[in-house]
Amino acid sequence: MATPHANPTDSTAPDAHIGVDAPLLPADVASNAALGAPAFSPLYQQIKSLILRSLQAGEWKPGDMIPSEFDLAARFRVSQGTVRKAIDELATDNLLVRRQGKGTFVATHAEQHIQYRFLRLLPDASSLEAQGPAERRIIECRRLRAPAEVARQLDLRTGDALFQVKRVLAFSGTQAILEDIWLPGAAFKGLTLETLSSDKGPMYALFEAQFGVRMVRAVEKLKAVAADADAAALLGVEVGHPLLSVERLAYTYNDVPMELRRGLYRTETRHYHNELS
Amino acid sequence: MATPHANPTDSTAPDAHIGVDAPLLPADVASNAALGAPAFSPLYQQIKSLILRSLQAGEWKPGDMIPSEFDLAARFRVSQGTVRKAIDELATDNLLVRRQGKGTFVATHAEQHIQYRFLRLLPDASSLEAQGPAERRIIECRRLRAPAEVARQLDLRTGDALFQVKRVLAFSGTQAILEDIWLPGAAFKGLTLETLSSDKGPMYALFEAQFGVRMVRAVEKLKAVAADADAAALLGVEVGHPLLSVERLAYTYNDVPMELRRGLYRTETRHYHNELS
DNA sequence: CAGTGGTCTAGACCACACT
DNA sequence: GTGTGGTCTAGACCACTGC
Repeated sequence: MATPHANPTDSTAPDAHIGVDAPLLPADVASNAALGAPAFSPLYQQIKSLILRSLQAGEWKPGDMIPSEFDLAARFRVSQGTVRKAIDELATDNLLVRRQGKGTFVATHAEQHIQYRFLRLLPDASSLEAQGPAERRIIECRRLRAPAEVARQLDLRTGDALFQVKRVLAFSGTQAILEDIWLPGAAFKGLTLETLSSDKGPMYALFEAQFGVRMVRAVEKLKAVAADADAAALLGVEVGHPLLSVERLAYTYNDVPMELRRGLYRTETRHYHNELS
Repeated sequence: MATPHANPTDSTAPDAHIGVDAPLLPADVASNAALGAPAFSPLYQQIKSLILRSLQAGEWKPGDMIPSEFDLAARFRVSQGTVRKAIDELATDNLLVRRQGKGTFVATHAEQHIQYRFLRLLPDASSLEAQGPAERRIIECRRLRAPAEVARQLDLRTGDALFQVKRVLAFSGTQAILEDIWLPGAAFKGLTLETLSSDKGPMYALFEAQFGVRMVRAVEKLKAVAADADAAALLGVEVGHPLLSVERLAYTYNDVPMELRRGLYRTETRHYHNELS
């Protein structure tokens, strides 16, 4: 047995099963140990990794329904409860979404009626005033070679191909956000200003559809800064005006960084919302 | 049965139990329904509420070990698995802390070696440079009557008694944070500048020890603002300098607001760290 | 050693959604 | 009705902690 945990073939079980359907681990799971990983982990963690691997490999795409817990249990030769626990964790990580009566689905940035899942800027007036969809204007989209600092954060080498996108978001006619976005050239081959401009949904939904890149988590660093001439002009404020600087590093599956983004937010009538616990 | 869920006394069970130890719900749980709450909830949610009630009532204090899962299961007349699921959720909410082999404990802001659990300001240099403990200087601690806006956020009436505390935090000799804190007078009776000044640990740990008030979650609103004369003087920056404004509303058990806090952070060499998922 | 949380299984039944 | 996730139980055994 690959794990040190209980296993129902133990002869001490009061209602001993015949050995026939003994839940031996399948090759997939056993290879986990054979792969040179000396660390034993609980079965459900191994199942979690296997599901993650399928997500990563694109076996199930964003929005797809994955097999039922029962099917997965059969496939991995474990009990439904074990699969359930694996899926539970993937669901709390927002990689999967459970819908009672329907099935379990791969999370997606599209068709989530909360338009921008990673955007935390909300109107101050609390806040049934649903801020209408942002108006977006792409300012430029160009190729360049990675500067050292950007390369470091994206796990690339200095000089590697990169896309840079610059855009402004506005709410009800007033500019609110100026963003600079850096993307690895290899993963986003063929990105153009036209593609970006013609798209209507969230940018991360486009990344899923066009490039098969799904952003699953991100880390942000916030600072208060003074607007420089460039930012002031694009956001319609005077030079020196306080802006909220939001530097975001976004990751795909398995903690691979795939986007660096620097936003400058106007916060006169909006705020960055955060919940602590 | 108070819930519409399965129950092992069903006669169809292959190894039918005698009715004697039928897991009927205890008075506590049953009263949940009798209390006029028409909404049925899963058993483990009811157990969760009961545990929460005990926490709130102070039956187990911060740092205490609560009864074992087995004991609680017996007390509530449910299976260990159901108690386990209730505790699982309370643990992910950071109300309880599980320690294998030892027990389950009430979470506390004291003796958590992560000194300030709600403070997200980190040094930019990433960041084994453990920023030494903050130097704290209380500027004032006074009683006042609640202005309308503060009263609204703290669920008080305008004019109710309030404490206001003003302090400055510094790291390695440089002022970094200016905070204004408002606390309901009723819950913090006897708070003095001396108490606050002589304390060494996190303020929230003092609140637990002195006033039995445990902060469990908080909501923050961030903006970029320009330093006014007062803030500039206390933080050692020039007027107009960009500062990160952090307005925090902190809650005890059951979503009762107990503190309003407005911080102004200098972010030249530090940043507010946030993780999205 | 005993006591605690952690993992795993097997099986029953409920609630929900679609057909 | 059928199939899905959601709840609940009972019991076994493992892993860690401290006496």
